[in-house]
Amino acid sequence: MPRSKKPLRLEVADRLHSAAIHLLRHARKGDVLSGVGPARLSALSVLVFGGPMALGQLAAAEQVKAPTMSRIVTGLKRSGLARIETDTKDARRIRVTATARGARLLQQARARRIRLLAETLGGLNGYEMDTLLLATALIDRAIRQGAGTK
Amino acid sequence: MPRSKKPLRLEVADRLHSAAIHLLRHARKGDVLSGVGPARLSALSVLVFGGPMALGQLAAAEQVKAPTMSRIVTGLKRSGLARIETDTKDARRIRVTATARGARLLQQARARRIRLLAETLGGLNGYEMDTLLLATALIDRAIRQGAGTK
DNA sequence: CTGATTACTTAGCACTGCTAACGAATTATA
DNA sequence: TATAATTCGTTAGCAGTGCTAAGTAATCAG
Repeated sequence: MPRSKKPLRLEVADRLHSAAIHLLRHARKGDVLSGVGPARLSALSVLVFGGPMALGQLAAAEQVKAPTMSRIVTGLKRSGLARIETDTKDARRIRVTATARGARLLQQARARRIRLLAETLGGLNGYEMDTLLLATALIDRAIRQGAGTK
Repeated sequence: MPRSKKPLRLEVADRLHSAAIHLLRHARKGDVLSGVGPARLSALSVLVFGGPMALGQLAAAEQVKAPTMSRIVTGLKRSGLARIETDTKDARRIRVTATARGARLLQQARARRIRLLAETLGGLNGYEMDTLLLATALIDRAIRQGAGTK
């Protein structure tokens, strides 16, 4: 006997959606202090941890369209958080790289977020933290798989 | 022995943040079909399940400032998804109510989201679904508690 | 060389968040 | 009671983020 009540996908979908919305609204309070919007922060994170890449790649990683990423990258460049070079092999492509300043700012944003979450998630024990970590892995995996389905 | 490696809050914070961003970007693909934006859909959900309430209440529930909620409600009203009446006790207050059409649209959006998630979360087993459900509960609880900290 | 494809940008729209400033109604106080 | 302070909501204006459509430049296929 697996469990008393099978959690309906509808239920999970709804709650997950709602929780994500409210979590981000909450996290924004900390992120705005960096002066960088969430989309830029997220793209910068991909650059810092994933290394330099083309705009199209970055757009795919962030699940947004090219024009959207084009504007995000423009913003990062204008703020001195990323640098743009033209690809030596293919002149159509650009190579987006996080600057040292960008990497530094990202670390500060992370530090700020942890301080905010220290208050927010303060009441959770180790087991519960593990649960959250596992949940994020499940979400990421599901999305990556479902992403190809288009 | 609890676990081999204590999950750092920084780790949890980062991954949770990233997962939330990507989940919402993914869910948006389904929600746009309703022709209603995410903030309106979320507010509508609060109205449908929480019953009629004042604008300030709704703003607090959605963790948004009054002017933002004012515009969201205007949009819902213009789409015929919510109705506005003036409070009989206090003429400054307004009473926002989901219309039958609003409730219907919300249910359709939920149905659409489950279909999308059925593909996305399709590979997860019951235990994993339980984990996600538990995670949302933890997030909601943490945010509700942390919200008062302002 | 010509035409199709690919990569990115530009233009323009909609939605969503904010602060500042305002009006109207209520409550507190002199 | 009259006036001041507070509360509730709206309007105006800014910034950020998502999209599609359309344009430019480079590459590839024939």
